Amino acid sequence: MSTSKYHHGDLRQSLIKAGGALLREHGVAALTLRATAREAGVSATATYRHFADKEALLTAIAADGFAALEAALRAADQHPDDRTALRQQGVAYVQFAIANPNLVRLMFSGTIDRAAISPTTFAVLAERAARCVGIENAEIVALASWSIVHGLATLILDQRIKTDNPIALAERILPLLNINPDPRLDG
Amino acid sequence: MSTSKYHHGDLRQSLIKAGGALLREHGVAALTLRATAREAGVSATATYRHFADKEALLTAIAADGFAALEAALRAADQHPDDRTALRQQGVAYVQFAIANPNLVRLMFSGTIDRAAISPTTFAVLAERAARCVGIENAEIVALASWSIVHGLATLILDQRIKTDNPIALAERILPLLNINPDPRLDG
DNA sequence: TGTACATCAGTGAACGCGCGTTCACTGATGTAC
DNA sequence: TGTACATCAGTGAACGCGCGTTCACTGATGTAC
Repeated sequence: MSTSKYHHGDLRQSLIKAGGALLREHGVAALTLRATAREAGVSATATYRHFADKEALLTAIAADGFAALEAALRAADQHPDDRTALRQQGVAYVQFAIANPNLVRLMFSGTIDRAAISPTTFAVLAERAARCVGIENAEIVALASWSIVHGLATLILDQRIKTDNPIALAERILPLLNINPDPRLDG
Repeated sequence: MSTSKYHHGDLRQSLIKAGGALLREHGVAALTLRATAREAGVSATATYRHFADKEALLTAIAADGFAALEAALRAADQHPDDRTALRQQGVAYVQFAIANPNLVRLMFSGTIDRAAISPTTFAVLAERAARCVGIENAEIVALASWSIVHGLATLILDQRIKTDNPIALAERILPLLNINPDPRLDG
């Protein structure tokens, strides 16, 4: 918050938050540069002091989302048993998507410059997977975990999968993934 | 194709195809009502003879996509071994998404009226799952299969997962899912 | 401590753009007699 | 078979809209001396 209207202090961050709020509450169509500036209480052109163009603003909002997702995964990655910790990450992933459907849609919309996104978000998952199955199977198990959890989350938030308890559903589905040192089930 | 410019014959279908082509080649931002009419060689207003508004056109294009996906799943669902057939469906799902990234993005964009979409697309998957694990476990296994395959497909097409051989990756990942009559792995 | 001045971070008017949609219309077609 | 006429399926001009972005600007701040 600023006392004077000039020299806001952290307008960049305010714009990211304002845009995130618009996105969450009114969907991606409402996330315009002008509306974001309006929401932040500032002229539209002030945005250009902090972002090259609209795309840069969207990328920053998505990056903020990835940071939040990473924090959620880390917070969930706490159980002494590796496989339980991995599954809790999966549940947290679904929970995050349910709580922030429009943000997740933006994050994975394919319009975001991937180079601008920290690659550390999914390292949390990959590291725990490595502890479960050993380094030689880590990659494939991490990809499988990520896929099942991402698919479940997005199908639920598009209402393709209908459930009144997404968490319980995730907890039932995740154990179907074979997370063992030798993850081959049938030839 | 029509000989006269009036009474096109099947403008509705032509518009769906034209819109699909725009979507495939230039992305969802290029899929406007006006551009679709232009692509079909017709005035923008002619569209309103066949669709109530732009949203109805998009829904029809998505529905066409779901029908194509269903056909692809059915074509892949051919092996005498149920679990192999199920996995081949999974591979086909990934393949379809890689081949039609923008179409799949539209289909699962959350802006499409779900009521207008045939619910039979995923029945193909659910039926085969039932043959694999019995009716009592069919639902959970179908949801798990759908999730892993949908997640893998969308993560690949958003380039979050990078691979030069999506099919091979799908074939390595799918066996990690436990498709057995009693699908509990660990308690 | 005061002052001059460069720089920083905002303003507000204006622009062109393509969009979805409406409107009154007209040419083509099908049908009853 | 011809003709009158209703209906169907297109046209093209026009609309208002909000958008992203540009421009010249001005008020606030930091700093050298």
